[in-house]
Amino acid sequence: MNVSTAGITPPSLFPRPVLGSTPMPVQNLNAELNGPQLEAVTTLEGPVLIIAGAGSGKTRVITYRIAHMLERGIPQHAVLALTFTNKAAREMESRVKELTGRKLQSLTVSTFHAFGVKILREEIEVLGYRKNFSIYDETDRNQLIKDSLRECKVSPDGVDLYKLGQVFSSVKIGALRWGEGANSAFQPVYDEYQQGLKIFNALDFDDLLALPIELFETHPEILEKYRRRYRYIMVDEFQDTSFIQYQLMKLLADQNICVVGDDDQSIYSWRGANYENILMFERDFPGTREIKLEQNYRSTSTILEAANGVISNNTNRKEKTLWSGNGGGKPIELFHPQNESEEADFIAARIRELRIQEQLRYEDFGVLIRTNSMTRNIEEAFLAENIPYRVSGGTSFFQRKEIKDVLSYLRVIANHDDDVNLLRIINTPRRGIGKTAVMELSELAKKNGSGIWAALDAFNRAAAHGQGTFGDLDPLFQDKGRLEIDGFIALIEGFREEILGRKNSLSRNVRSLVDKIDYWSYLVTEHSKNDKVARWKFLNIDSLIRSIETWENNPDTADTGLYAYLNRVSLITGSDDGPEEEGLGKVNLMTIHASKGLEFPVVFIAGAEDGIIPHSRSVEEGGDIEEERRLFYVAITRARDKLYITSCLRRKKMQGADESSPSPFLAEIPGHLIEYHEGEKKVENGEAEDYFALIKSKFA
DNA sequence: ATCGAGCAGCTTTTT
DNA sequence: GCTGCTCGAT
Repeated sequence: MNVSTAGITPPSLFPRPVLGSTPMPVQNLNAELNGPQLEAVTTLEGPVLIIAGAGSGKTRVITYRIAHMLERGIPQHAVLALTFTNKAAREMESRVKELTGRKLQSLTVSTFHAFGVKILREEIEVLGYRKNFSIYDETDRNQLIKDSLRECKVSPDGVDLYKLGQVFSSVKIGALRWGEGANSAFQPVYDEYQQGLKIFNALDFDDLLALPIELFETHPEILEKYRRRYRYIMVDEFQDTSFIQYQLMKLLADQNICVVGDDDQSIYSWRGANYENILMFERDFPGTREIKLEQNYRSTSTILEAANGVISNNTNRKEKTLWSGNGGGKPIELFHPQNESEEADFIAARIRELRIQEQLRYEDFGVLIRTNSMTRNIEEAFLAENIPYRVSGGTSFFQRKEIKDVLSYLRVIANHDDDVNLLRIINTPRRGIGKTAVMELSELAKKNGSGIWAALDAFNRAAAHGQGTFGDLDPLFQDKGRLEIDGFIALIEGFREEILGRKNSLSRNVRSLVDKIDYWSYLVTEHSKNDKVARWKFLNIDSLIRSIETWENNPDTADTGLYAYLNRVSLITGSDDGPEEEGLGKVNLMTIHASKGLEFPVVFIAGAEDGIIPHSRSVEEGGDIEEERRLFYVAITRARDKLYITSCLRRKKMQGADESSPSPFLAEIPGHLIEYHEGEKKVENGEAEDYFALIKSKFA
C-alpha cells in the first residue's frame, strides 16, 4: 500500500501520476514463491486447476500469473480474468497494476456478470434487444413479477415474491424446469415476465449470463471473435461458479484456461454454485494440470488447527492438508454473553482495548456475522464507544429509495421503454399522474404491445390534436392528465438531450435534474414529521452526485457518459461500498459471505449459535449442513492472529423462544485451543480514564 | 381521483 | 426499525 506523504494532498481533481510508477518486473519469482505457487504462476499453457486452500496465497498467485503473462509478451487484450465479486475484480486489477507498474488498458478483469454486460452492449441487437437495455436488480425484478402476477390474474396473496423470483432464476439458469421442481402453475407468469423484460428492453441478472450463451450458441461467428481474442482465461473462486457460468466459460475457453478454487470454501450453492464443476472441469479439459497450494501463510497454527478440526467433519471434500509455518499463536477465545447487546458491548470493548494494548489499527479488526440484520446491535455498540466502522453488505447505498429514485430518472432518460423505472418516477415527486391514470396508460400500452412511454407519447400527441382515439380512457383524465403528461415528457426529453449532448458533466446535469424535480420539497413533505430523515436522504443524494463527480474525474474512467455510468452502477450490489467508503481506519463489519477472500489480524465471529450458524432456514429448506460448516470454516480462516467467538445465551428472535444454544460446530474445534471467557471484566475507573486520555490524544 | 396515515410483514447468504 | 401496501379522508 502506498502511504500518501503525510500532510501533502495533491489537488485530487487532476489525474495523478501512478505512485511508484517505476515498473517492478517480476523477475525473482523463485525467491518470492514456493514450489507449487511457482508452478501455478508459470504454467501458462494448457488447462490448469489450482486447488488453493484458505490463506495459501491465492490472490498472490493469480496476480503474479497475470503479471508473468504480460512479462512474457502476451498482450493485455488476450487475457480475461473472471471473478465472483466486484470487490475481488477491483482488488485484482489494482494488484496487477501495482505489481507490473503498467497501465492496464485492455486487460479484462471483471465479474462474470460485468463481462456478460460487456458482450451484450456490443452484440445484443442480434437477439432483438437494443443496446441501451436496462439492468434490473432484485427490487426492479420483484416489481415486474408482481405486475406479471396481476396481469395473469394470479392473486399475489400468499405468493412469496422473493421465492418466486428464485424459481424464475433457477429456470432461467437451467437448474429447474417447469413441472420438475418448478411449479408449472407459474409458467404463464414467467412468460409474462419475460415478455415484459423484452418490451421494456430490460435484462435481469440471470440474463446477463444466459443471453451471452444464447448469443454464442446461435451466432458461432460472434463466439469465434471472442474466442480468438481471449486466449488466456482465468477464473477465480471457481468453487462458487454456477453451472451457467461454467457453460459460458467453457464456450469461450480454448486451451489456456486456469481455474482457481477451494471446495472447502464453497458457500454459494443456494445461488446455483456447484463445486462439483471442479470435477466437471477435469472431465471437460483432459490433460488438466492440477496444482495444490497447501501452505497457509495467513493464520497461526492454533487457528488453522481449529479450522481443520471443523472442516474435517465434512464428508464430501477433496482431501488436502493445510499446514502453517507460523507459530502456535494465542488461544481462541469463546464467550457466552447473556444477550446480543452484551455481545456487542463485549466486541466493542475488546476492540477498544486491543487497539491500544496491541497497537492495532481499526482496520485490523473484522467482525463477522451470519445475517445482515445482526449488524444493528453491533453498530449501536460501536457508535456508543465511538469506534469508526464500515459495514459491507445489507441494503447497499444504491438500494436506498432516494438513490433508486434518482437513478430511475437516469435509467428512463437512457431507456424510455424501461417501465419498471418509469413507473417508479412517473409520480415521484407527485405530479398528478396517479394510480388510475397509470392503470389506463398500462392498458393502452398493453393494447399496443408497447411500453408505457410509447403510450404516454401517443396519448400526448393525439390529445394535442384533440383526437378522440382513446375512447377507453376516462375523458376527465384526458383533459387533466394531458398537461401533466406533457410536462413529464418534456422533462425527460429535455434532460435526455442535455445529458446526451454532454455540454455539461453528468454530475452537473444530475444536480440540475434533482433541482428541477424539486426532490428536496418532496422529501420534506414525505417526512413532515421527521425532517432529520429528509435531511439525511438529501445528503445521500448529494453524496451520490459527488460520487459521480469523483468518477468523472478519475483518469481511469474512459467514458464519462450516461450509459457508461449506468452500466457501472447497475452491477454494484450488496457488498460493494457506497460512495466515499474508505476502509482505512475503520473496523470491518460484514457477513461471513462478504468476508470471503479477506483477512484480518483479529476476527470476531458473532452469534455462533444454533439456528444462526447453521442457519435454521437453511436447515429447514433441505439446505446442506456441510455448506453451513464450510461457512463457519471460512469465518475462522479469516483470522491471522486472534479469533474471538461469541455465542449468546439468549437472543431476541422473530418467532419462537429466546433461549439460544451454542452452534454445534463449536464442539468440533479441538478443546485445547479454546479459552473460555468468563463474563465481562469491569473496566476500573482509573483505567477507564486512561483510555479516554489515550483515545482523546488519538483524535486530537 | 389523489393523497396521507397507519398497519403489516419482515430478516440468509449475492451478482 | 424500515419499507410498501391498504383504506379512509379530502
